[in-house]
Amino acid sequence: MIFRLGYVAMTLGLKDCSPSGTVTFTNYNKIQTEEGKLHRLKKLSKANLENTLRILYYNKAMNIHVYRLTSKLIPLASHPEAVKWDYVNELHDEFKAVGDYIMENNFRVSAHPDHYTLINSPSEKVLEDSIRDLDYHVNIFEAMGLLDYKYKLVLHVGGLYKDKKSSVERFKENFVKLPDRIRKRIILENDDKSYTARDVLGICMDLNIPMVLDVHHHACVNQGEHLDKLLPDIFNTWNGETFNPKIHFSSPKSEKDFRNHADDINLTDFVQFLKTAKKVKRDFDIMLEAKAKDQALLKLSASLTGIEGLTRLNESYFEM
DNA sequence: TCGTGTCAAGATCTT
DNA sequence: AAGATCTTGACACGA
Repeated sequence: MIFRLGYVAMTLGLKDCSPSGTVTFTNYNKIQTEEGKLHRLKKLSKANLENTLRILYYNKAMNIHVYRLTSKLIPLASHPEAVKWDYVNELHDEFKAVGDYIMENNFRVSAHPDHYTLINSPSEKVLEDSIRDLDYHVNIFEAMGLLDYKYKLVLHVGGLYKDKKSSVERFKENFVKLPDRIRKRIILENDDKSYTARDVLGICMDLNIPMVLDVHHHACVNQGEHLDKLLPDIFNTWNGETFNPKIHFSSPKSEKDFRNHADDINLTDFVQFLKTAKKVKRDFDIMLEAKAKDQALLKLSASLTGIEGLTRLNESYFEM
C-alpha cells in the first residue's frame, strides 16, 4: 500500500512567497476612497494567487501532491463590513491558472476554514457568519474550476455549549440544511478538546461524511479507545469517494504544551502510527501540520529512508 | 531592517 | 458579568 505526505499553506523553502498576505480591518478603514480600498484588496489577492501558483510549482518539483490552500487568499472576503467585490470574475485568469495547474498535475488540495466557522452554534449570527465563510471557501474552489466535490473543506464539529448531545444534534440539523455545493465539500475532523475521534466517527457514519482522523488530537482527548479499533471504520467513511482517506499528523511541542504543534514530526510516533495504519491495508494521505511546513515534510521523508518495511518512492510517496 | 504589540471573527475558563 | 486566554502568521508601527 501507498501513503503520501502533504503540508499546509506556506512554503519555507521559498522566499517572499506568502499566499496569505492581508490587511487589517483597522488599516483598511484608513484608506479614504472605495476605489483605494478595492485596489488594495485586489493587489493583495493577486499576489496571494501568484504565490500559491509558485508554491504549486515547488510542490511539483518536490513530488508533493497533497497540499492545503490557505483560507486567506482573498483578504476580508467574508468580512461583513468590507466592500463587496466580485473577486471570482475580476481575478478569473489568476484563479484559472491555479486551478488548471492543480488539475493538470493531479494535486489533492483542500482547505480548512478556521475555528470561527461553527455550524453548530446556537447563535443565529454566528451560524450566518459561518455559512458566509463556507460560501467564500467554495467560491474559491469554483473560481479555480475545481468543481468536483472531491476537493474538500475540513471542519470541526464546533463548540460544546455545555451540552454535547444537543450540540451534536444542532450540528446535524444545520448540516443537512446546507446547500449541496457547500455540504458535499465538508469533511469532519476530531478536535483536541471537545469532540473525540469516536464522537466524530459517529456523526460521520450517521450523515455519510468522510472523516479526517487527527492523530495528535486523538492523543489530546479520547475515550480510551485504541486507534486500531477506530481506524478501519474511519477509513470506511471514505468509501465511494474519489480520493483516498486522509489523516492529519503533528507532534506535540512539549509535554507542557502538549496541544501545540512542534516544528517537526516525531519519527518514533510517526512510525508507530504507520504500524496501525498498515493493518487497514488501504492507501491513504497524511497531512502534516508541523510548524516547519515543507521543511518538516522533507526532514521526515529523509529520516524514513532507513525504516524497515518501508520503501521511499520519492520525497512524499512511500510504499509499505 | 528589526522587534514587538496587534489583529475580523468565538468559545471557554477565570475572576 | 466582564476580562483573560487560547493560537497563529502576518501586519503595522516605531526604534
